[in-house]
Amino acid sequence: MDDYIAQRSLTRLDESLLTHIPPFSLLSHEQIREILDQATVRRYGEGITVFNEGDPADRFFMVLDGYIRVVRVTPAGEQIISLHIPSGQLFGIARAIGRETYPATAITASEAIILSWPTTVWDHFVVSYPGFSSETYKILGLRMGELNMRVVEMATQQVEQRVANTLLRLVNQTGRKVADGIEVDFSITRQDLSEMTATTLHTISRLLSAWEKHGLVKSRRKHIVVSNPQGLVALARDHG
Amino acid sequence: MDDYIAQRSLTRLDESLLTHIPPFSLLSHEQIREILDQATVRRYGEGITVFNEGDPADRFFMVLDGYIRVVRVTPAGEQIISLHIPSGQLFGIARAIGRETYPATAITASEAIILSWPTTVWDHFVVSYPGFSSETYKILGLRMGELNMRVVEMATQQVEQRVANTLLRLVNQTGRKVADGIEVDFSITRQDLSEMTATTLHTISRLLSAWEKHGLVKSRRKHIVVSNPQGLVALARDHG
DNA sequence: TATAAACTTTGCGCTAGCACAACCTTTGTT
DNA sequence: AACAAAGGTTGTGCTAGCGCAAAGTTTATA
Repeated sequence: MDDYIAQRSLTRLDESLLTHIPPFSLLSHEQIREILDQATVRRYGEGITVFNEGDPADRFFMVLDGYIRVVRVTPAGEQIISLHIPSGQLFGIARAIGRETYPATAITASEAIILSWPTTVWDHFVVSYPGFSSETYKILGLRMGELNMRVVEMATQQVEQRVANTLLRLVNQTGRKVADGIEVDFSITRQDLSEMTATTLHTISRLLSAWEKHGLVKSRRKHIVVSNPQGLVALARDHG
Repeated sequence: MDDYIAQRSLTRLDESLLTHIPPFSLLSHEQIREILDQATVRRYGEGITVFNEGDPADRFFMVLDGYIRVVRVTPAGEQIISLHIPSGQLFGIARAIGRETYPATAITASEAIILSWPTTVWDHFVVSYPGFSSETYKILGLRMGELNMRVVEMATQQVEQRVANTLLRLVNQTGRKVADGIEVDFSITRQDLSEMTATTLHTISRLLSAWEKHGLVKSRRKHIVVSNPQGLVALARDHG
């Protein structure tokens, strides 16, 4: 975050940006005004690191537009993708779980607009804004649920089922309707998918080719469209 | 929890039970008194289900003595062990993450003494007892860290390394010093270990046999003693 | 418009570790 | 003391999916 550049908009941020986002939805216009006035906005290109695992957690963030990819790197240098965060969600909330440093690295998965606040205002937010803390912890709960599901899947399912499930989750959570199905809403490579499912890009490539042959998906470079979700669900269920 | 039997002790619970346990350590004697007076105590035998995944989360719990094993069961009936909770920790705190039901099943891994409170007092605890909420979320953060570590391990390590790491973590967190090393402090079968590491009891048996031959561990039925932690650490590091 | 860089496909051989199977040992029960 | 039940060991064959390799395609850069 050495190159962090605060870029408050020349025009003030519009309050309607936050009014429908859960952690803020119970608040008055005045409160949202306060919150926005303390925020820093920044636009990021794709593939930019927002913060690194282990950095002191001196800010917390919210995705206004775009997607964040949360990754961890092993001592051996292997990367694994932990999570994708869609717009409207907070991230980098190490403070909420009593951490002084970020537990993982956050990278933009697409162009993105990110709000951030200094961690020092966290406690103020928690006590002053009703619903902020409970909504935040709900999100934390959802992420724990995802992690748990991931562990169970990796422990019990074959590669093909894991990849099918991951892809389905991806289009459910971040899918965009297109002519011939639902498309993952950000650039995604074979390598990325392999880092989400604990396999190799080669295996992913083979799977996608096979699925395409059976009319389940359509993929081009960095794009994946699920054209037959039903079929994928069947694959994910029926043992192989 | 059909067979749940409230058993408040005849003599009141001693305040010193809680004074040194983090979520309560900042509180006055009066406050701890209040908390204990609202608690229900129960002694469980080994292998007893405290609550099931999906049950309405109408109570939250604390391990006073013994260990809790948190498990999840797949639709196909395979069981995987998510976590072990040692004495002094809260569990079943679905409420903290905005859930109405328990996300996993809790079973005693040893004889255990468990305190519990109705979920309805949760909010009262959070607002009335300083440090309660932050300490609780710290624990949540630690558990998330464990889950993450688990995902990374399963994604990147060989079975032997995973099992070595898991065993090391087990003796670090719940180890008891014995004559010839450090022993896992509760009954643990090959099957259990396999459900923690996503492998089979057969593979675990072979690994333990091999390790015993090399003087790293000593195991009898339901007992595992790590006699050479250094050696295990080396195994866990050096790729195989 | 050539060249490089990033991403993808496909083939082939190998092996970690699983499935299956049989048997052994310890502990609990009648 | 006999039997059952739970837990543990060990052998054998098989295969999912990885490692390695080579080549194709698309996009970015000079």
